[in-house]
Amino acid sequence: MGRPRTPLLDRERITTTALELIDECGDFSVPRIARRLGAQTGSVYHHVDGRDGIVELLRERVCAAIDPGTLERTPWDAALEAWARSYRAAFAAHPRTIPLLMTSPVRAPRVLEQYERAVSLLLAAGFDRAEIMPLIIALENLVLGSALDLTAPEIMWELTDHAPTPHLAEALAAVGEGRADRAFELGLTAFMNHARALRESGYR
Amino acid sequence: MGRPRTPLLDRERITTTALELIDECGDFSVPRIARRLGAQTGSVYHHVDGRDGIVELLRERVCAAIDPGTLERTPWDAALEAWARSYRAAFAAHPRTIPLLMTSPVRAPRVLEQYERAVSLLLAAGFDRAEIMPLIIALENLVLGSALDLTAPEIMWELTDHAPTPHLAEALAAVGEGRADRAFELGLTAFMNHARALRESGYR
DNA sequence: ACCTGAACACCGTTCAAGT
DNA sequence: ACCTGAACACCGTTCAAGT
Repeated sequence: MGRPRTPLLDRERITTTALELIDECGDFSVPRIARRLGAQTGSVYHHVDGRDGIVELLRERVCAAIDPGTLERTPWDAALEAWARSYRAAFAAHPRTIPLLMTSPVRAPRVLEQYERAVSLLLAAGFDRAEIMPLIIALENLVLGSALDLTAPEIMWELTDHAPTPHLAEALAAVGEGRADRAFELGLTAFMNHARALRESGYR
Repeated sequence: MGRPRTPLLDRERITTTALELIDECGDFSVPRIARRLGAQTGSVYHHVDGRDGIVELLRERVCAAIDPGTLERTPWDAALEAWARSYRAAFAAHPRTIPLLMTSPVRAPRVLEQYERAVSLLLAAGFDRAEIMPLIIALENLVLGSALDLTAPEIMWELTDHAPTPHLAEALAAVGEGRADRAFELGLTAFMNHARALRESGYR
């Protein structure tokens, strides 16, 4: 009992285990993290600021895969599009984290930094101050929404004979695999075209 | 004890109470619903198919506010845009239901019917079968994503002095109230323009 | 410093028993 | 038919106590 010679727990291992549990089961719990790491539930609280603290660590972990270099590219629209793709790829690797992250505010400094850079990019590109957040929020909705679609390959709509939906069934069959990817590409194209048009009109 | 002369519980009251709890606290629990209705926790299970059943009732309740008549309008793009606005208004009234609904498949027949109609509309408008679901999914992401933004007025990003983000703070201040509404309008305009362009190019 | 072990209030779910 | 009351396995969180 008491303290082991080599620590059982640390923030790194706790985050990794939480992410594993989410990828496998869609959720995590403090007791299950502790069990996987061979420790008691209470011990986790010595390393982490409760369940919410773990959620914020997860945000940092997943967002660490976003390539910050994308935002340095030129021109601005190439940078924004590359950022969106990198952003989406990061969450596509762990789509089931999204519902967990969407209900709590972004605190993680490294993630806030990314937004800061994105805002700076659009300011430098000449966008009006008041339209920058709507742009970033719309892009973020697109990215996270379409990444979330990756979680339930074909089970977003549970078609039954009880409610006949022939056209819906047909449309689902016609798009097949990669439904979520196509929705992302479509949304991204629409967004980028509109962003470019917005900027042009602002120069008039 | 035993059975009261006038029933304490029914699906309607259970759904209403769950929705009240979500609007107030962001979540619901079976015991809390029971307590508000003056019944025991176990009694709820005689009317409803567990917690998941309540979630599906919530989906039906919130979606009932979507005007199905919008999809009958002409031309097709006016119908789709009106549907999107009605869809968003329904969820804007109860934005905190969104995280709850996003992780479970749509089973409610009345909701499936809405999708069936939307697919039919786009088929009739001449869209290719394979691009209809991407269109609907992209629109849905836009609607739900921007409705979810309504939950946390200004607390989506928790800016601290620890991580200085002057441009982000400036952009947030510049957009002010109605941030989520602006992101929706921007996204919707982008989406509708792209949908029209897609259809035109398909006719070539 | 790091962990245990027990406690607390809270979940979702089931089910015999009552009227 | 409708509800109670008790049970079960599971949460998140705290904290004295141990080494």
